[in-house]
Amino acid sequence: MQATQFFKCLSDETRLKTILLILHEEELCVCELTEALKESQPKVSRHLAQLKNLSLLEARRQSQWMYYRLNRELPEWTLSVLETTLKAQKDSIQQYLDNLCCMGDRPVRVANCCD
Amino acid sequence: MQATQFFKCLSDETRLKTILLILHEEELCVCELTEALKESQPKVSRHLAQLKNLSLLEARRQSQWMYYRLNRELPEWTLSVLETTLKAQKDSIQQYLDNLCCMGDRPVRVANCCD
DNA sequence: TCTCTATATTCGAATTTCCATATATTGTAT
DNA sequence: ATACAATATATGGAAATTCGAATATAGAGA
Repeated sequence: MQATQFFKCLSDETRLKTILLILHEEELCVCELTEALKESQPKVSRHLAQLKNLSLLEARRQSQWMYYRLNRELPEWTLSVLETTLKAQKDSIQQYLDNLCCMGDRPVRVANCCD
Repeated sequence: MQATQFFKCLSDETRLKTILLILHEEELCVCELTEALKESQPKVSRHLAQLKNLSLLEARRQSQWMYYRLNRELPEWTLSVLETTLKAQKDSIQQYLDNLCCMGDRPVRVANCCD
């Protein structure tokens, strides 16, 4: 992946929040992201597809849910950029993490709330 | 500056190269960048103006030359991202550094070639 | 099978980005 | 003042991006 493509992924609010939330939570499904971000399902799904096509994310299906996580083969430097960004943006994504916490009926697999 | 805006700056080839070259060389003028990147002067100038408007770069005039450098008040995390990127992209910008080296008639102020 | 839920995709419109070309501005030197 | 060099800006159009709305698909369970 080209560096410019990588940065383009991070240049959209929805995508950046999505990536940072996934980085923080390790793995999230579409409905969790939809709820956390308070965005429409097609919008979230479209951006996820884009991030997957560019190999930023990988996906697995578990019954009816699609779980997305960072591609485990991401180059070291991109991971480093993401982690630096997460640290710097922690405050501004906190509200979305809160939305996640308050979400009822989360698919069972999920990690403990507010860990 | 918003994180997404910052990343949008890095999502265009011309702008990314420009920023990395400036980070590497500390300070460059428009004609040096035009020569290093082999791009048209208006194109380079337009992107520089954009980067300056968003406070990524600062500029000073020295007689007829405009010198651009990183804004010295950039937040720590953005600097960190830029440096990580420069390290990872060193190979791909080497050719532009070479162009700089070969350039005749560089404005006098410039640092030593290939330092 | 049918239904429900979760997710993905398509389509068209609005917006934004990017560029080439032409032109304007600014500073230096004569 | 005039000319030239360096830089900046304006214009118009092509291409890319983004979105909402509608629709399609896939899996679970009755």
